[in-house]
Amino acid sequence: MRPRKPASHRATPLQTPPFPLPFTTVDVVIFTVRDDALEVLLVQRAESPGEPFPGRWALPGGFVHLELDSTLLACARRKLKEKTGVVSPYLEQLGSWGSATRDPRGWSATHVYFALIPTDRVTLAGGANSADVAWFRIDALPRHPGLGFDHGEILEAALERLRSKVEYTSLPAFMLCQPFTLPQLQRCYEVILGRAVDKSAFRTRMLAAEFLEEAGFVEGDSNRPAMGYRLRDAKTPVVFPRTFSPRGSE
Amino acid sequence: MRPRKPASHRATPLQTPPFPLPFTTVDVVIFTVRDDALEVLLVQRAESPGEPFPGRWALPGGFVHLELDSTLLACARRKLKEKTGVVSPYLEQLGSWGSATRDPRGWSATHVYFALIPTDRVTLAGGANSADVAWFRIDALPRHPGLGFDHGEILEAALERLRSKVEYTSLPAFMLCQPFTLPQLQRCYEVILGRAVDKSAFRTRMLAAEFLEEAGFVEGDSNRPAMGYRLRDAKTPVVFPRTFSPRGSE
DNA sequence: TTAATAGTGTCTATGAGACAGTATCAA
DNA sequence: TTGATACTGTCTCATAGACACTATTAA
Repeated sequence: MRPRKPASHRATPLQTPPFPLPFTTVDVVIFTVRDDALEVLLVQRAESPGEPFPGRWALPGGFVHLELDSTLLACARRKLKEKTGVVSPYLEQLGSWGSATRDPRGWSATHVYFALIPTDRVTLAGGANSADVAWFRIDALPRHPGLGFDHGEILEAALERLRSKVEYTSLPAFMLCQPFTLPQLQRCYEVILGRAVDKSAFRTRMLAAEFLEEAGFVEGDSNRPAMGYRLRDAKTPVVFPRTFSPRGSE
Repeated sequence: MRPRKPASHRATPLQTPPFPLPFTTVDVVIFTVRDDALEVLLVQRAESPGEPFPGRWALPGGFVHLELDSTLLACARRKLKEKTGVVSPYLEQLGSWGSATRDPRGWSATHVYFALIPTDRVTLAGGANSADVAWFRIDALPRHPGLGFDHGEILEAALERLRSKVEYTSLPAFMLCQPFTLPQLQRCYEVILGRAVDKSAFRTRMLAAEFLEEAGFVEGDSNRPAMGYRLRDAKTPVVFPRTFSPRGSE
């Protein structure tokens, strides 16, 4: 937080700093579950000369706009809305990636967020600089030459974080349209985790966490109607109990 | 990742971008456990005019130096070494904070790392711009007027992350000098968590995780010598098993 | 009636908390 | 011998996986 200037001090706030600054961007990893598959939103980069990675697919994102964005989170929300129209989804910070070489234009640092949204609320919108916007199944991502920048690495980190947190939080509930049924929620867990989950244990666990409220019976994907549920809190995920927890608590 | 320029493209990489950039800094939250207390390293800011928050205590950190630092992580390691002399501790990214108002000098974004180090390896070093460097017990942090910038909030987030991960990882092992004994490690856990932990369960758990290797008996803090242990992997924490895990695995 | 899925009950093994008991050292 | 701490064993209980069972609907 200190400027690297040896002795001379200035009494007024810096306008143009006496040293070079890295580029600052925000990228968003947007996940959804659709047709029993985990999908991520990618944007195809413009073909214009001078643009890095022309024609390649990459995560949606862009430079922080000092006038438009009052915070990094606000910037992420803006990017998300521009691409999907979704206004207030589950949005969490993933981390930041910065180096001299990740962007051919120069030293750059990106602040990465990841968002979970239900598919149906989305209306994809191609922007001025994005030739195309599309959902990609995680198991069928574009190979050769892969994503632009270090976005392949970032997406891997996002996937790891998502799968890790799905093991002990209610995150998948943010990827379904409400009201949803417990079997639908369970399939959502199974799709992300890539393995089957026991029905009985799953139901016990979800209901015990008390983050759902009944919303009447719904005609689900089967003959027999199932109870529909809504989230008590549309923003905050529930953390299921962990190890080391004292017997009495929860 | 796209510059906000409407139609005119440039064939050469940007040197001076046509739009303002935020300041980019890296801060490090350095924790240790000493005398049965969790402590954090703070730096007193210079009193020079023009410096933000003069005389206030703050997290060690500073601007990213595009020539010195090839990556954000390298920058964090540099800050850490400058303040403590420690070269390769446990270092993990915590997150980033950025807004138009957090630094009076202008729009700024900081990338925050947190480090865990054993106290004895440290030789505190006051730098050119840091009047003083000191350890503060977490339960006795400077009040009135509190930390500079938004570092109070950042420290809270670091504490929350630390305490959360201590519940299910071997993180505290990185805060002890090797070889250490299991009772020492247990006290470390208890200090951070702020509650007692059952001895028998603790020992079973630690040894079952197989991240320690015996290093001969050590004269500990008591009459009877205890087995000393070293870390098999000095960098990677062990994650203890979680919920939702299939019976067979681990 | 059948098929299909929703939802429940029961058994069992694991693992952790609680706590008492044993081992080993200094003084 | 005493005291202090290192370490172990045993009991019990909560929970989750496994899986069989019942319930409710459409066709």
